[in-house]
Amino acid sequence: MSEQNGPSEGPGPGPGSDSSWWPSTQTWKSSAAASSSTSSTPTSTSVSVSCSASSSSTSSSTSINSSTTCCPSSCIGVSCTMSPSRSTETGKNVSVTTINVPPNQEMHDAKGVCKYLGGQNGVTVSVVSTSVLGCGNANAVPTSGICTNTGPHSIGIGIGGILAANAADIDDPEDSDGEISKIDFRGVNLRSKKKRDVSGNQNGEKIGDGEANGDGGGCCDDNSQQQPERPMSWEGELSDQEMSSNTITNQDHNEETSMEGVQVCSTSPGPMEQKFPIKSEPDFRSSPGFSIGSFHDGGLPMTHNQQLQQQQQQQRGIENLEQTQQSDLPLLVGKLLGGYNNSTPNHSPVLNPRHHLTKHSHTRSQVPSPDSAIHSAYSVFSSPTQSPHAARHSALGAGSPIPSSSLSLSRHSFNNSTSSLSLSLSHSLSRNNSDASSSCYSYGSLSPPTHSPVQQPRHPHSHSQHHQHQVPQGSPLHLPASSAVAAHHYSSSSVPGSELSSDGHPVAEDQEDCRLPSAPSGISTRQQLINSPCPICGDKISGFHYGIFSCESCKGFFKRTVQNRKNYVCLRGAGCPVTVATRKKCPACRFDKCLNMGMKLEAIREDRTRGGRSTYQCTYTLPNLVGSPAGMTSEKLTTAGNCSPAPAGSEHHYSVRYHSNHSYKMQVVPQLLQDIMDVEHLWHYNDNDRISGTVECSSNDSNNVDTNSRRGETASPTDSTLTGASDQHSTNGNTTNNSNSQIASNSNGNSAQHPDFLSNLCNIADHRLYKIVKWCKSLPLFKNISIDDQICLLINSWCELLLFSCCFRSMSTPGEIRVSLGKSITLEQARQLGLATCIERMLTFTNNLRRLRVDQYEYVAMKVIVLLTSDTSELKEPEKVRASQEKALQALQQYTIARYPEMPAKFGELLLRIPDLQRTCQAGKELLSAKRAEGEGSSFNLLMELLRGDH
DNA sequence: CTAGCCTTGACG
DNA sequence: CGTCAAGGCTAG
Repeated sequence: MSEQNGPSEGPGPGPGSDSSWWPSTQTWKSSAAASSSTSSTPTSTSVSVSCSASSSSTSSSTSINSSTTCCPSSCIGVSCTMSPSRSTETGKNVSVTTINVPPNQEMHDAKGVCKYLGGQNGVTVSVVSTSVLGCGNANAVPTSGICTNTGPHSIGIGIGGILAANAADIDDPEDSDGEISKIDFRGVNLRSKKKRDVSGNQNGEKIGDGEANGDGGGCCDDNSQQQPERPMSWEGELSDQEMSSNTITNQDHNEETSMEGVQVCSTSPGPMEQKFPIKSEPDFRSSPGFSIGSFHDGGLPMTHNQQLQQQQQQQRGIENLEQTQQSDLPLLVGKLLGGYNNSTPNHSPVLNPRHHLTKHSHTRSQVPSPDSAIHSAYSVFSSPTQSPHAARHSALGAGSPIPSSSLSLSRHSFNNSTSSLSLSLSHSLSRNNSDASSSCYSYGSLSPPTHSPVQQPRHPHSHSQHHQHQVPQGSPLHLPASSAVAAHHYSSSSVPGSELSSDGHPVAEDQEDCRLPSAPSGISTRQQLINSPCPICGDKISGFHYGIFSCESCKGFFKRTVQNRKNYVCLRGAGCPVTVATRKKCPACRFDKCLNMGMKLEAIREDRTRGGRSTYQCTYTLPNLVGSPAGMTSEKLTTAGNCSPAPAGSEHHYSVRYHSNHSYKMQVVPQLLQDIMDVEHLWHYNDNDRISGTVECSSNDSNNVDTNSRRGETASPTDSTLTGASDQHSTNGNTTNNSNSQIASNSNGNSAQHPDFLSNLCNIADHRLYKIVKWCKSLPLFKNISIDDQICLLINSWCELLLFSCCFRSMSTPGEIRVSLGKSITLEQARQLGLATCIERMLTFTNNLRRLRVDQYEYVAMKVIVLLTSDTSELKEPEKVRASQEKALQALQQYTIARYPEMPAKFGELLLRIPDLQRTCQAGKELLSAKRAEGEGSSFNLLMELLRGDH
C-alpha cells in the first residue's frame, strides 16, 4: 500500500464522499493490493483459527479484545475493542481506527442497565441478573444471540421487544444522546492532517485531511464561531450533541476518521446521498417489550388487523417453517415478524447451524469472486473511454445533496417507465476534443441569481420545495435551485472553448432548443458568463473548471477534495448553505453542490498531468428534469422532448443542468425508492441500542424463556451470521443437531469462559434482529408478502443484509472495515485474528461499492432486492415475492439511470455485486462457525461486530 | 485547509 | 503565440 495505507486512507472516499468513487488510484491500489494479496489467502471457510486465537489472546497491536478487556457485560458496545492505533505498514500513519475504550463505558453499561431496569417494564432487576448469569452460563450462552431473549422475558425481547418497541418505540432520546455523547466519534471524518507533499501526492494526502476538524470539525475552519466545527463526513454532519460528544481520543496515528459517529447514512457515494438523515433510533431498550417482552404486545408498526393477521399467519408460518426448516433463525425471525411466540427451549441460535440457509449459500458460493472488484476503481472514471457517458451532468449528477429534510418532501410519483433509459445520451469526448460541440450556456443575465434569466421555473411540476439555502447564487449558468432552470450545457467537449462561439463566447444554441429562458444565443459572451456569480458559492467566476464555470476557490476546493479523496460528512445532514461567506463551513455540502452544479469528477486527472486539454468525456444527457427516467412525469418528458437532445448521433446534447435539490430528488428518486429510504432509519443501529441490548441480553438469557427459544433453531441474525455461516455452508451444517450440539460446544468452550462474549452476542443479535425485523416490516414491498414468506426471506438474507450494511458503512475507509462505532479492522488485523478471508472479501466488496459509488438510495434498494430474493423453494408465493423484487429492481434501475446517466451500466454492475455479497456472507459464516468451534472469543466477537448493523 | 496566483501543455 | 483548463505552489 503505497502511500495510502489502507486504513489511512480513511478520509478517503467515503461512500458518500465522492472521493470514494474517485478513481483514485492509490487508494484503490492499496486496497486492491491488499485484497489481492489476501485473496490468495484461503477464502474458504477454514480460517486459521490458531492465528486468531493467539492474536486474540494477545491483545497485540490489533487488540481487539473485546469484552474481556472492557466490561464484560458491556463489552460489545463501546468498550471493547480498541485497538490502538497501529501504524500500519507503511510509514504513514495509518490509522487504524482504534477504538478506545471510553472511559464512560462503564457508565454506559451501568446506565444501560439502569435504563433497562428502570425503563423497562416489568423487568426486574432480578431478571437481569439472571439473564446475565444465564448468559454466562454455558447453556444459555451460545444461543445468546438469539438467546438473548430467551428468558421468559427473552421472548419479549425478541418479539415483544420489537413489538413493544414498535413504532413508538420508546426512545429515550436523552439516554441515547447521552450515550451517544459518550461515544467516540473519532472516526468521523476527521480529516487527518495531511501534509502535503511537495509533490503533492495524493497519497499522503489522505492523511492530511483532517486535522482541522479535530473534533470540532475542522472542516470549517472559520466557521467555528458560527458553528462549532464539526467533523464532516459524507454521512452528514454530526449533531451538536454528537459533536460535543465526540471525544476523540485520537491516537496520533489515526487521523483518519471513521465515520462512526455519524449515523449513517451510510455512505453514500454521492455526497448527496450521503446525507442521510440521521435519526437516532428509538431505543428499544426502553421499550417495555424488551425487557419483558411479550412478543405479543409489541406492535410493529402495523395496523391491528395486520398484526392479527400476521400473528396468525406467523404462527402458521412459523410452525411450518419449523417443521420444514430447522434453523433457529426462522423461528426467531418468525417471532419477530409475527410476534410468533413459541416457547421453546432456548438454544442459542447462534450456535445452531441452519440448514436452510445453506441452500442459498451454496448457490451463492458459486458466485464469482469479487476479486474483480479489485480492479480499479479507475476503470469507471478514469477512462473516459469506458464510460462514454461519463460526464456527469450537473443536473443529474449533481446529486443534489439530499438533505435529510428532503425526505420529507413531497414525492412525485414517478413513472417507472423504462423509457427513461433512452434518455441518457452521451457523448464521449476526447480530451482534445475538437468536437467541442456546442455548449449551451444560458447566458441570460449576468445578473445575480435571483435575476437570472432563467428564473422561470423549468419545472412546472416542481413541487414546492423548500429549498435549502443552498441555492446558488444563481449564475446564469447555473440556475439557482429555486429558479430551476436551465443550464447550459456543453455538449461534448470538455473544453469550453470549443463551445464558445466565434466570439469566444459560449454558444447558446441549445438554449433555444431547450427553451431555456436564458438569453438568446450569442448574446452573452463568455466574459459575461465569467462575470456572473459562481453557481456554487456566488463568488466571481474565474473560468470554466471541471465542467462548469466556477470561481477559483471552488475550482481549487473541488480539485483538492477529489485528489485527496476527502470524505466530508455534513454533520447536519446536508443542506448547509454554500455562499462565499459560508463555503468554508461545510465542505461536505460544498462538495455536494459542486457536483450538483455539474463539476465532473472525470475532469480531475488521475495522473495529475498538467496542461493540455481535458480528455474527460463530457456527456450530457437529457436533463433529468425532463427526461429523467425515474421519476419524470409525462409533462416533464414532454418538456424534455422540447429540448430534445441532439439527435442521437449528434454530438450536442443540451440539457438543463441545474436542478434544485428538491426537484432533483423528485425527479430522480422513484417513489418506491423514497419509501424504502424513509424506513431506512429503522435499520440503523445506534449506540443506545447497543447498550440497551447489552443489558437486555444479559438479563434475559438465563431464563430464556422462550422467546427465542427456538428450539435451538433460531438464531438471531447476528448469530446466524456467525453461525449461519456455518449453517449455510453446510459447513457445519447440521441441521437439527446443530443447535444443541453447538450450544453445548459453546457452553463448554469459550462461551462459558467468556460470559462477556456471550452477552455480547446476545446483545448484538437481539438488536440487530430487532432492527432488521422492524425494518423489514416497514418496507413497502415486504408488507404485502405473507408472513411465512417474510420469514423465509429474512432467514435467507439476513446475513447478506448485515454484511452489506457493514460494507456500505466502510466505503469511506478504504482498507478497513468499520466494525462498529469507531472500530474498524484492517486486513492485516483480520489476518492476525484469523478472519482474513471474511474481511478480505468484505474489503473487496466494499471496494466495489466504492468504485461504483453506490449511494444511499442504491444501497437501500439493493438491500431490498437482496431481501426479496426469491430463489428459495420454500416460498409459498414466490411469484409475489418476485413481483416485489421486480419493483425494487425497476426502481433501482430508474434511479441509477436518472441519477448516473454517465454510468449506464451501473444498474447491472450493482446487481453483479450481489453474488459477491453472498460469497462474502458465506465466508463470514464459515469463519464464524470455525471460530465458534474453536472457541475463540475475541475473534468471534469481532465477527459479530462486523456483522452488526449500523450504528 | 483555503484560495489566489503561477505553471503547464494541447489546441487553434 | 494566445487561449484556457488542469495541476502546483504557498501565504494566510
